[in-house]
Amino acid sequence: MATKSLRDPNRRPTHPGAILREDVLPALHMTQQKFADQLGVSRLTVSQLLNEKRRITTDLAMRLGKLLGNGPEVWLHMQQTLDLWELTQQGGYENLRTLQAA
Amino acid sequence: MATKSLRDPNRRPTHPGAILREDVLPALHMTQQKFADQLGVSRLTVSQLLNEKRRITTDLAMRLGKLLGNGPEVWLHMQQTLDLWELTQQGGYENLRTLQAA
DNA sequence: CATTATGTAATGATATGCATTGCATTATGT
DNA sequence: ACATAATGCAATGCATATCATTACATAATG
Repeated sequence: MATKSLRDPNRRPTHPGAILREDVLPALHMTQQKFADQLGVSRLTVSQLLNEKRRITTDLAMRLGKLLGNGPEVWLHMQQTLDLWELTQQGGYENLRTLQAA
Repeated sequence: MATKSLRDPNRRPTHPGAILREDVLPALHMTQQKFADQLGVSRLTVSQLLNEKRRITTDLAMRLGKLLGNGPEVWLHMQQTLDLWELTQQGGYENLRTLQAA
């Protein structure tokens, strides 16, 4: 029996909020309210983000990237990976045939 | 005098529509209507995309990626680069200070 | 010159993001 | 145990974006 590959393409990609919830916020010892204030968004936005009820927008990525110092791309890319996975799951692109001359 | 760097960070990143307009569609010898049909979107959507009046959505990236055979990531990434550049230009993130404990 | 292709405006349906408010539930600390 | 703080979440309102459809004017093509 083979070892599990590092990345299972069938597995739902990690939501950016999970990183914030499990790694970032605990390391900061900061309440959601305080974190929201620092980010410049409402507490609701942070709460929903942490509970994976809200996507990372370009604006949020900018804020997180600047506040945490690692740039917006990481957050945006995580969200994009998740978005693409979800669209692939829900299908609807079966009629699209790949062009040959491309 | 130094040679221009390959990527000028001050320059507006290329809109994905420019690639479609200048490279893809000409190579395909295909009208916008036909291209729209193949993509499964309206002619208006294609026209506005080519004229850089419309963003690449995740859905559009999926369609382009499948139709052209190079996957959705390239298109999405181009769009995100442009989005981040535009947000940076318009500012509004000056109050965000980078946390130290991060 | 007739036809086709393209740009663009207007409209309506649908979806998303966000702030605010309010309230119930769950920690926390004294 | 109790008072306070923190969190989850629903509801509302506003602004914005996507997309299809329709219509029309201009440009390109054969």
